[in-house]
Amino acid sequence: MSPTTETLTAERILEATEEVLRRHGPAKATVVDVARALGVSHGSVYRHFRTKAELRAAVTKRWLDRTSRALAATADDGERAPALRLRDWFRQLFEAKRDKAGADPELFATYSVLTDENGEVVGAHIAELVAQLTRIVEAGMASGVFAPGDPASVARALFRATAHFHDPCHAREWTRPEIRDELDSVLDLLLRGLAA
Amino acid sequence: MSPTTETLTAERILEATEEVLRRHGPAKATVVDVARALGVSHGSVYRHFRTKAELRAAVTKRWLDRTSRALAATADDGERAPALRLRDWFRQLFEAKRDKAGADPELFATYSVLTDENGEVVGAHIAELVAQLTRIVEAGMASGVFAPGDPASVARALFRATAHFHDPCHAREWTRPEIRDELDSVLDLLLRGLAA
DNA sequence: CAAATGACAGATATTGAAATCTGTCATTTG
DNA sequence: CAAATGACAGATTTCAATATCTGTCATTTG
Repeated sequence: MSPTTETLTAERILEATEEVLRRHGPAKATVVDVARALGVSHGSVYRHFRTKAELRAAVTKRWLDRTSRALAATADDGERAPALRLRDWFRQLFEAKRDKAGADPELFATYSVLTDENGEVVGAHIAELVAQLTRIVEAGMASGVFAPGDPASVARALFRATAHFHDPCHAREWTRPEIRDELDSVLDLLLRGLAA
Repeated sequence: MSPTTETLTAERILEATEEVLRRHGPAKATVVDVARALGVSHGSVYRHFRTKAELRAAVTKRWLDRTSRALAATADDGERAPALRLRDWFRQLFEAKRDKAGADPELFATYSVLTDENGEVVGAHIAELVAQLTRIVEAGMASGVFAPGDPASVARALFRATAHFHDPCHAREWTRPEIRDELDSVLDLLLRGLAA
């Protein structure tokens, strides 16, 4: 039952892959490295993931899912007013991204490369985030505090309008001290636009 | 007075540099190429631009200035209502970018590399665009159709909220057919938020 | 017999020597 | 004498040989 004799599972391979990516970076992380880290032959890794691309996509999905899960709690907190939930949800999303980018820039760069090469996985992640937003917008429209409309397309507009504060291609901007105020300005404008 | 005997000016060097960048791309365009295109020695180019980086920055500025100049006409058209001007200004900005990206993707990629390496020039360009927006917002607030506030910070919020539709890092999205509707959704929300 | 191995072919990455480029400046040109 | 040149040193890029990696599969292992 020691780690080295544990059976080889997809989960263990994903953990090892994350570690190898963290250590070597996205350009130098090889399947052979992952196998070496696990003490198995690289052929065994290919029993669980058909290609290196599939393995990297799975790691990317795992990483993105961690963020979605944390946000779902805020999105679905029926106790709080939709306007407050919306503001907090965007702040939480922004802070999560900014902190990751700031705390370990190399790791963030690694995941930026991974997201760039896995458009499908990122698309599903964005769809999930917009679905969470849609639930908040629906609640607001149902209770009459938001103007009526199509919740899904409003949710999408909200997500687009805040791209500057969550899309990794804007990460360089996130260290500017005024950025927090700018997010609040944008949210003020959007929430005014949303109000009934 | 034939082109080859004309005196060597900064302007002629910039034209030749654009042409070399168009032909060879940003990675392979050299100062020697530019000199060759002009039929002079590369030493002569260095009489007008201290470094290759300065030359590339000047080309970048020229390119960005062409966009600013086209938009200024819309921004300062006092005949039209601020809300209409604002909507048109953003549509014009979006269409200019999307058309450039679509018509000649290689050239667009070239200029994306140039803007990435010339943060200062891009910063000045963005400041100019936000200044144009500020003038529209001021007009709207002065006439009472926009809610009162600080025009400059509202203008900045508008620019941030539309990043998805003008920042080159989102260029891949601009070929999706729904993008035009998404821009309109965002502008609807923002204009509602702006209204008095 | 399911899981793991490792040799293999073709694709990709690394490396170091050679070629080219950047930026300077003493000299030439008109 | 202002403008242009071209040789030069050091930095960067190219290119081809070499090494490593990816993905497969016949064979081995527990």
